[in-house]
Amino acid sequence: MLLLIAVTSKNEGKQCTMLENIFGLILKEIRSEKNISQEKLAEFSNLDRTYISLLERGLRQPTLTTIFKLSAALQITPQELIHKVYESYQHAKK
Amino acid sequence: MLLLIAVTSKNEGKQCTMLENIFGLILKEIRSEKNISQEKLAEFSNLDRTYISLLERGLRQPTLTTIFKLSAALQITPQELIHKVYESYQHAKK
DNA sequence: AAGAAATGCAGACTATAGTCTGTGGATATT
DNA sequence: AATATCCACAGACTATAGTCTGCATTTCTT
Repeated sequence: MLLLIAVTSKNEGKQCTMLENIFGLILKEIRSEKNISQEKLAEFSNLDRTYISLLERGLRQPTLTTIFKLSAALQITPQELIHKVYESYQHAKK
Repeated sequence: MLLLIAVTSKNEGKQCTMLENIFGLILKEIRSEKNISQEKLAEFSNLDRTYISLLERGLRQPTLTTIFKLSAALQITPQELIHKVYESYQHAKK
């Protein structure tokens, strides 16, 4: 399990939320465990490669459809993905 | 459990996806079970009342943040919410 | 060390999420 | 029946998700 560092990054004055960061970290973690590149994940999920990068860096957050696409590509259920995010989020809120 | 009818509704030529519809139906179901109005749900989740309506009719889909807000307001975990959506989605795909 | 692969980044763009206002129809309450 | 509550709907708007291109930097492989 990742050591969570609550990093706040800046994007043109827009402050990323903790949730977006956590989602990104979890996404990157799972992708790495599956040993696939962002490019492969993008291909499998039918999303743009650079968007995967944006997600992992917490600069974007996914919609429902994107969550379903990503989890399918990672071969986990969307609830598993969200559960991991939720757990980290609850932990980080303490 | 709702009897799922795969209804495709139109919005200015934009076709709603099955997933958006299913999310909307599940959201409405849970809200009704909790016996609260759209207005109350909107208030508890800090979202716009008309947007709750749009979601329930499948005319919009939520982002991650919105999923977390809604589930908190409904007093369920986000993974529980997504799980229900996933189950219905898998069922409807057959 | 060189080359290939992977990823970050900026900029511009399209598509759509989310808000707000006003109005009217449907349903519930009195 | 009258009134209150609930919700759909249209229209306009702001904010942001997601795409695409080009290029730089980093990481990995040989």
